[in-house]
Amino acid sequence: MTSIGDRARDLASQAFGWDRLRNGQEDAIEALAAGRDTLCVMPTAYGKSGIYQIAGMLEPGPTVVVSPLIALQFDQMEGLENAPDAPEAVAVNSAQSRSRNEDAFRTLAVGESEFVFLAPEQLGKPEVVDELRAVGVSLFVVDEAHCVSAWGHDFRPDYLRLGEVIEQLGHPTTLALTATGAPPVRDEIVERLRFRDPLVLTRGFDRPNLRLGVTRHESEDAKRAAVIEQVGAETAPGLVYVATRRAAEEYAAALAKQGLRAAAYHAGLPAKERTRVHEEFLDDGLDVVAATSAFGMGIDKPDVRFVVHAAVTESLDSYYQEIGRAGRDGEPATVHLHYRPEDLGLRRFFVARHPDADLVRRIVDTLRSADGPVRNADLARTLEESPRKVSGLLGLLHDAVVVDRSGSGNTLSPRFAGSGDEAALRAKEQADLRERIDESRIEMMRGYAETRGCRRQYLLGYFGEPLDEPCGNCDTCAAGLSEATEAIDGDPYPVQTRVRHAEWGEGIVMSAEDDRITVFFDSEGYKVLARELIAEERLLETI
DNA sequence: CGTTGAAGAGGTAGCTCTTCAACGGTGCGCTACT
Repeated sequence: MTSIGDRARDLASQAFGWDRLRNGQEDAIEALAAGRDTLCVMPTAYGKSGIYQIAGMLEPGPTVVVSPLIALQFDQMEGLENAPDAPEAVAVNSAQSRSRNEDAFRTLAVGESEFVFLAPEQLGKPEVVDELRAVGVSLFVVDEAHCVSAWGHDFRPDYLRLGEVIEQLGHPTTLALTATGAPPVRDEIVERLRFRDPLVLTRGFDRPNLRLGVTRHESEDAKRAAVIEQVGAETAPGLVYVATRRAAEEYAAALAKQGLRAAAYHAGLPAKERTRVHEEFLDDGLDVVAATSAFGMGIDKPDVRFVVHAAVTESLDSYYQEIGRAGRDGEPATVHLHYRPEDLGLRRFFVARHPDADLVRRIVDTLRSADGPVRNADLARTLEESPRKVSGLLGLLHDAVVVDRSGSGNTLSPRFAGSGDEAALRAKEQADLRERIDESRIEMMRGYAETRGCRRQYLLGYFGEPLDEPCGNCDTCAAGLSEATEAIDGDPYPVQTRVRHAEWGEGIVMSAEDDRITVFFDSEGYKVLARELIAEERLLETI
């Protein structure tokens, strides 16, 4: 009898032409073959796609791959087509004709195709779930799984419904893949996708070839001048990340004026222009792209020599993802943040939430008087509101235990017997909770920008992968500011300890330094606590 | 929450200063019209 590992290695060489599998890939494939739900947090170049490609082929029955961008779906299909002997892959999305989508389900049903790629919005449609249930999905994959946490709460609520979809499909073995995610993000992915007996595999957050640095600026003008000066001096190609579409255009224009081959990229540009910039950057036709966060997913260019941020991101998770596009070839690359505390304000604006209380009351009234489950789209039509707004609120009301959701639609939760006003209050509390957590993530970003210690130690600590010594390859190390943190003997609050705070409730220790610890509280998000105060005031008890 | 730009105020020519409203990111899918 051949082991799973042997079969996996055979498939890797025959179907894909790979001469070996990495240990993280093998561990994941073996866990999946044993039916265990698995989350892989691994760097982009690690070969995450290989995990589901091989695991999918090991099991009879098709593999569903949820992918956030249609462009990414086509990239993945192309990758499979170019492999020596990989099975057929199809996609279901709005960029294809209806007949092509129908054909995709047909080939899955008769076993002509193994893989089907689609966005979470497709899985929001009961008829699509019915088709998939009929073909007997054996492996369910969520690619770029950080989107569950990053986008699910407002921007793309269908991400938060994937767990229900998985249940409707009879809970096939589920795999989530991402390159970024601090422990709370991982916990949320596992919880939202309703993993059973989850296995979480993380591999190497550290990217030692990236030279980390931060420059603080007083004025917006000084910051802009410094960004342009730095980019002019760095080795191309590289990226400048900005906070607004307008800034993307302005930086691109200013850099072009300096003689650089520069272009702007943001979601407001025509699709044709976006494709052109993307392709030209990959083909070495551009020195620098000034972009909003729209630029990135699916950009796998090995020789990006710098990623300069002209503004902070809303979390270190996003920051890590964006800087991760530098130096994938392993050669030295520059990663620099131009920081103004004022820039945190825009991020706060984006996380502020104000649920429409009147609409909440109307949703509750409508659901209460309905005969049975009401679908999102029907509810939006009845209430004459945008489907997006309604489904966003439904997500909030679901988390607030007011609404239950199933494949057939929304109903009032049996655990909720209150009035519309009560529901509005609960929605507000739920939104406030989310806002507190998001704001605490912004504060962690501030912490990175303002730390006087080693940047890499701060960054890796955030991702739960502490570095014992200062890295020697960041600005604070170079300036001789960072000092080795001494391991504390008998630390009462080591990393991963569950604690309770009188005011903030329960949380988990995320990182421990000699004078302070960082705790992620379930209802407050990240908090940094001074050890001295913890001891004096007896703030924390371990549980 | 902070930036930006237009409009108004002051005081008498084109300027500075103040005030205030508007605006700010990420993609899917669908529909109507070419």
